Amino acid sequence: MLEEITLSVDGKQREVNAGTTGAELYFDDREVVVMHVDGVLRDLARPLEAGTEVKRVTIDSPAGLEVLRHSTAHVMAQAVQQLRPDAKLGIGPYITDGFYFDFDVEEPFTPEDLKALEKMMLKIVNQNQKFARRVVTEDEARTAMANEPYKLELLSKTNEADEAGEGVNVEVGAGEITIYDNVDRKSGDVIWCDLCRGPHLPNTKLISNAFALTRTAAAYWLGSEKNKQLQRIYGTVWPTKADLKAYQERLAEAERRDHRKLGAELDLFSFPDELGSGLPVFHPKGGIIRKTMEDYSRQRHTEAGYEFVYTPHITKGHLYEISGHLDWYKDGMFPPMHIDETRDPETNELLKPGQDYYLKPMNCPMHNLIFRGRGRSYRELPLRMFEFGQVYRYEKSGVVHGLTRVRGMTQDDAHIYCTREQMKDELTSTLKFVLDLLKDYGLDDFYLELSTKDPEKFVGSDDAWEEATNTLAEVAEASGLELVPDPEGAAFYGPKISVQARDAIGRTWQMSTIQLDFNLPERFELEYQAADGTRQRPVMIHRALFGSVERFMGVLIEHYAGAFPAWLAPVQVVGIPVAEAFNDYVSEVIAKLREAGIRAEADLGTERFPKKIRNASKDKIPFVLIAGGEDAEAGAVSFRFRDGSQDNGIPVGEAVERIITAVKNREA
RNA sequence: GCCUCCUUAGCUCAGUUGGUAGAGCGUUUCACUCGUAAUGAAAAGGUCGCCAGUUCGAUUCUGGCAGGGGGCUCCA
Repeated sequence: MLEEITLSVDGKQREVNAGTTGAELYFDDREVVVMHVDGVLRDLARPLEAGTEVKRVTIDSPAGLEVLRHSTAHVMAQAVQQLRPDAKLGIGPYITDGFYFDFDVEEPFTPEDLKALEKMMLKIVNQNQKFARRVVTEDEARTAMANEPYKLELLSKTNEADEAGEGVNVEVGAGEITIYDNVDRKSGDVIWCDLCRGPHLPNTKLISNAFALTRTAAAYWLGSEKNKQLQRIYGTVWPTKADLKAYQERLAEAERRDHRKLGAELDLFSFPDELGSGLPVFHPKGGIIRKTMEDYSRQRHTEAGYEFVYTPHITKGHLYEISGHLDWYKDGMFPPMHIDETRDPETNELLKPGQDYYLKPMNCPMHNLIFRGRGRSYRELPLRMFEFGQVYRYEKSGVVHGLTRVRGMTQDDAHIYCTREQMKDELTSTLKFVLDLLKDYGLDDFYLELSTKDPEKFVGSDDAWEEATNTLAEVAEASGLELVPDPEGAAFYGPKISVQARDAIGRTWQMSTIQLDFNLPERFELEYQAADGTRQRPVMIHRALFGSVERFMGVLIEHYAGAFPAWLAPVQVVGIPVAEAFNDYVSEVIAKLREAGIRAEADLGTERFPKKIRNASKDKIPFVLIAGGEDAEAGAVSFRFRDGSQDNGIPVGEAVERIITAVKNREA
């Protein structure tokens, strides 16, 4: 007679025989691939214990997908070691939308290898191998992994697994050491095994054929530049082929929106080789977008009480010694220009020492000099200085990327000097200002990130950091937006809130940052005279809304897929006559629009009418105005919108008004 | 910076097992005068990224450099 135990199964109390496994419990429920036991993800093969709370996990749930992806990584590693017996295993965790596995191999993988591996994986999947968990002692694990030097290294790190990061944790876990065997269904032989925390799917068959190996790359062992680089293979896997297709379509959509591609197609900007990596030039059409973005930003900053300043692109190095940037970020700065040194032409003796000038990597120290330029009164605070400041950063060659990571960029940078008492209100209104303005540019789905002190990289007292961090946290929470912590993500001088925006296809971009800084005012000895006559140190708020104008434009291009709202579109209206006979009529309409300040062009070329429509469509023109005999007689035009819809016979005066209104109201 | 792949006309891409190259789009010209995503014809346009080496001969092979893609690390 078997002993019975009581469990909570998906919220209901049930009696089962002692030793019942999840697989037996969910025998009739084919969708269940793994289970939560008291909130911990477990293999279905694990026997259940009395009093625990068991919940079903299906393959299409978030946890189920993680397990599917991790199990597929194992299948891939098995295939790799069949194809390349020399391959030593690194780690192989699940990631967003897929998985990867690192290998130490003599020769990097080729695209042909990936194809061969996919075939081998499908074979393994169809063999329906069993994933079997086995608890081992450290010695047993060492024996099993004798040929896997990286796994042995992980075993010696077991105790520090938590510190070594998520990847390591997935491999070895905390507490007991487990190995997962891939077992042949017929013979019961162990075909392959890996040191792994699990859990896994019960068998490989559940993986089906909705997977693909996507790319190869190099990655440092344990993520450290100091370690050897391993070869990484990325893959993706989904519960069904349709899910895989949908994912691939999402990638294709992202590729269609790529700002680098659209930037060339729409003639917005380029990166001439002659200038150097990461140094863009804006063509006339990109220039209009950029100017419109900047003009509107200036207008709003004026309204919000900012004052405009201008500072030079280069400076003597001493400025960045005061600020501390040369201590912390020298590697990220262009090397200095050494000038004004004089030597004796004969003896080469140094007659006059030179000076080191640097391209500026940031504007704040210069703004501080303006603040310090004369005595300041509490009556002037908050003092808000704004500048479209061009800065230059020596980004490593491998990280430069389109407009989103450049070496020369324009920050919409402002520094607000205020008292401690004003700090919280000022932060609150700044955050509101930032969010409102982002909305005007068409981004309206946000969350916030709070970056806190990096214990390795900071200046200033713990008290100041704590106060700054708490204030920022309060302001962020009061905004009502979702707040995600970013431990150790702060700059050396103070904590920050960053605004993350989701674009039209759901990707998130870090946009604006608001940083609180008690340290630079100290280093620059900034002071104001308070009402009681004492000298006080102001608090400094750094904030950038676009981050960089270049990057923000890149994000907007991707967000709008190049189809900018009328107020930002380089060409807002194209007039197309149905036939040459109506050229004059269309020209008159376009002239009226231009008088009203609309960027309008008449297409009077020799192309045929349908071709002109096609061209305007490809150029993503917001409003196409068409006119032929009927329209001319009626003193009207026909609207053709970007989506192909149409509004015919609109009187010219009304059409002009409609366009002006749409631009003025920044309609989408 | 590291690993890996790539660079042929303004753009997208063929091609040459080493004998200096081709298409489509775009551009120019001519003809057509046309109501909603490509009218036809002709022409122009290339030091095959740059510099070396091997070779009788290099766009092709080798090396270096530059620029780019995908990752890693980094991102004040």
